[in-house]
This record gives sequence, C-alpha cells and structure tokens, in this order.
Amino acid sequence: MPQIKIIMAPKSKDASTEERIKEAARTVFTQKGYSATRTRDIAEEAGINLALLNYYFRSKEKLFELVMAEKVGKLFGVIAPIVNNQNTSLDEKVTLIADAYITMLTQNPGLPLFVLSEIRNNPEHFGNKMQAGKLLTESYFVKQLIEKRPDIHPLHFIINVLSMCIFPFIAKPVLESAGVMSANQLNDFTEERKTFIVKWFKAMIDS
Amino acid sequence: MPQIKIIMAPKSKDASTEERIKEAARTVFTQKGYSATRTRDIAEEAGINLALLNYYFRSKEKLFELVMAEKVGKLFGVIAPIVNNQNTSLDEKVTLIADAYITMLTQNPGLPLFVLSEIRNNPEHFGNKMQAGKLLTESYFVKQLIEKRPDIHPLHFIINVLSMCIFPFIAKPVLESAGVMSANQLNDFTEERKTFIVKWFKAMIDS
DNA sequence: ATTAAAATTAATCATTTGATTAAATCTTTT
DNA sequence: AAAAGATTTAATCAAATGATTAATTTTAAT
Repeated sequence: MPQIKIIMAPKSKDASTEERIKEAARTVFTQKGYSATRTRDIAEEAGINLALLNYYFRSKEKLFELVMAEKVGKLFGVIAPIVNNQNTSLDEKVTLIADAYITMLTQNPGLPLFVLSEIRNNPEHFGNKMQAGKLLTESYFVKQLIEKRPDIHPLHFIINVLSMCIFPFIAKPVLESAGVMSANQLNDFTEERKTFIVKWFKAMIDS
Repeated sequence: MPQIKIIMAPKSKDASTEERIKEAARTVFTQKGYSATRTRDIAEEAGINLALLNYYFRSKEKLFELVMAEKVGKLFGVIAPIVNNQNTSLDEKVTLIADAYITMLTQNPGLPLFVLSEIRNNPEHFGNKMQAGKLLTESYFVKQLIEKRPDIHPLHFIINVLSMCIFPFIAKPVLESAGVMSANQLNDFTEERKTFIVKWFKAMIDS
C-alpha cells in the first residue's frame, strides 16, 4: 500500500534511537564510504535491529544522503562566512580560514577524503553546486585576490590555501600507514601550520 | 582439491585477453573504487565472459591487488628518482617534481583519489610502507630542506609542494560538478602551475 | 589428422545484502 | 484498565554478486 500513513508530530521525547542510527551512519559511512558500508554494519554500530534503520530512514540511500548533506555542509560551511566578509583584509581571511579549517578537520579528519571520493563516485550526491561554486568564483575573497594580483587567476591562491590546509588530512592514512607520523604527531604538525600557512600565503602572493 | 595443477609456461602468444581484463580492471577500479566495482562491470568493460576473470586472476581481490600495486608504484615512482638525486639543487628538484607530477596526473587524474581512499579503507593494501616512508623522511631532498631551513620541519615543505601539485586533481570532481571549471580549463590551470609552484616554493622557503 | 592442452562460454551455486513482513512489546491516550 | 498507536524484533524475501563447474570451442603439438 502506498505511503498514506498519518504523520504524527514527531515525538520530541527521547529521539535517542533515531539519533543513534544517524550517528552510527556518520561513523561507518565516513570510515568506509557508501559502497563498502553494509546496513548491518550501521545497525550493529548503533546497537539496533536492522529493520529499525529502514523504519526510521526508509533506505540506505536516504540515510546516506542525509549524512552526505551534513558533511558537505560542514566542509563548505566553514569558509562561507569568512570569504564573504567585506570587513576583513586578505591576510585576515587566510588566517581565519587556516584556523577554522584545521580546527574543524582535526575533529573530523576523515571528512575531506569521504566527501571528495563520494562526489567522484556519484556527482549527483553533490547537491551543493551553485552554493560552493560561487564561493570559489564570486566571493569577496576572490575580489580581493584579483585586486592584489590581477595577473594571476585567483583560483590558484584559493587552491593553494585550501590544499595546504586540507591535504595533510587527505594524506593522513598514507602518512600513518607508512610510519611517517603517528596520529598525535600529525595533530601537532597541522596545528603548527595554522600560523605557517598565513606566512606562506603572504610570501606567495607578494612573489 | 588443492592447488596442484601443472603450471605451463605462459603462452607468450597474444596475451590480449589477460591484458584486456587488466586494463578494464584499471579503468573500473580507478573510477569506482574496490567496493563499488562489480566483477561483471569489469567483464563487460573488457568484453569477456565473467568466468574468464577468475580463470586468469583467481579472484576480484587478487586482480585488485595487482592494479593497486601498479597505481601505488606510479604515484610514488614519479618522485623517487628525483628526491634521491644528489646532483640537483633544491629548486631544481621542485621544478622536476612539479613537472613530472602534473604531467603524470594530467594523464591519470583519478589516481590520487583512488589510491588515497583505498588506503583509507584498507591500509593493508598499501604494501609500500618503508619505501614511501623513506622518501618522505630520509631522501636527499629532506637533507637539503633541513640544511636550508633547520628551523622548520622539512615535511611542511614536502607536503606543501605535493599538495599544490596533487590537490587540484583531488578536487577535480568538485570543481567540475560545481561548474567552476571544465576539464579543459582545468588542464590549462594545472599546466600553468608547473612554473608557478617553483616560484611559490622559493618564496615560501625564503620567508 | 589426431590428440592434448588452453581458452571460452552458459548455467548454476552459495552468500551477502537491502528491504519487508508479521508478530511482539512498549507508550500514550482515554 | 483498555484501546490505539508507536517502536522493536525475528524471520524471511528477492536481487545482486563473487565464484565455480561442466561442457564447448579454439589452439598447439605430434
């Protein structure tokens, strides 16, 4: 029978089951990606019966899209308010971006690799199109970059700043697996970069 | 019955079927990752019967490990001879790295995201451990970096150079999907960076 | 040409996996 | 307390999937 059930106001009560599933989904999806994740993995991680996953979220894909939207939002939400601010200088923006990004990624180290590889596998999952695109092409940050260096495409500098912030987290599995750095050392390393990146950015844009 | 078949010398003849399967595997695995790849996808891409895949390669996993080893080799093989060369200066090394990496990645744009996300999912796939680790900690390049800037951990500069080369390719699916750049524009963009990155590296290390 | 080995195919297996169902338990309302 | 609704569970389904088998065709050797 089709979907004509009476929708009750969501019982604001405990909500713990639904949230536990979502949290488990965040963990497992981020760790293994969409395809390698079994709904049973999520159920086990959440400590619930498998059928509850479909009871609350209809399907694996629906649940994934929920998590994915969250993660994409987190990945771009960090810079959006910074790059559109008309009251901060170029250097201040880079300081804020490096600080905000590295802080957030330290707590969500798997985030970039997860989002980027899922978008590769399934670009439609990336509903954010215009939003994210405009940050990279029409923000006040871009305007300031062009003003300072009209001879170089602003995306070069944006990519440089983002790559220097994000890349260590993308390379994390390799650095750890190859025995180059422990997780703790990597934390110190990226923390150091918060100040370095600004210095390097200044040197690059003035060169 | 166990594996006691007589192994004949491989018929050096055509070899086309085996190679076609391997080539199809390269394509599909790189595009979709291990978990999302169906052996039937590979068989179809290669235009062969599914059973032949197992006839030649025993299993999906064996075939994958073959492809993975190749790809890891390609990703690290590019820099190995450059960073260990005792007859080139620091700046020359960066020039060579940027050129070699961007050239190779232009022809294998999906390579970094593939290797990095598979290593995340299954670190054991990364048999390269010591080899790759030493490149990042014991190469002549590292020695030169320490000599020039003993006050800053050399890995900062290594990560900076690598990130500026590789990151645009990792971000490629987002840049295209978000409408920021077409594939062609991205090619021009990364080509430009071959010279820029050296200039930026000099500015950074002297700052 | 005959024979043996190698390559290829269609059919099939066993497991995994996302999803559903029907019954049971818990909660809320009356 | 009884009824109704919401939540949870065990059992099961159907499709997908990696792999195998047994037969057939092709290739190579004698």
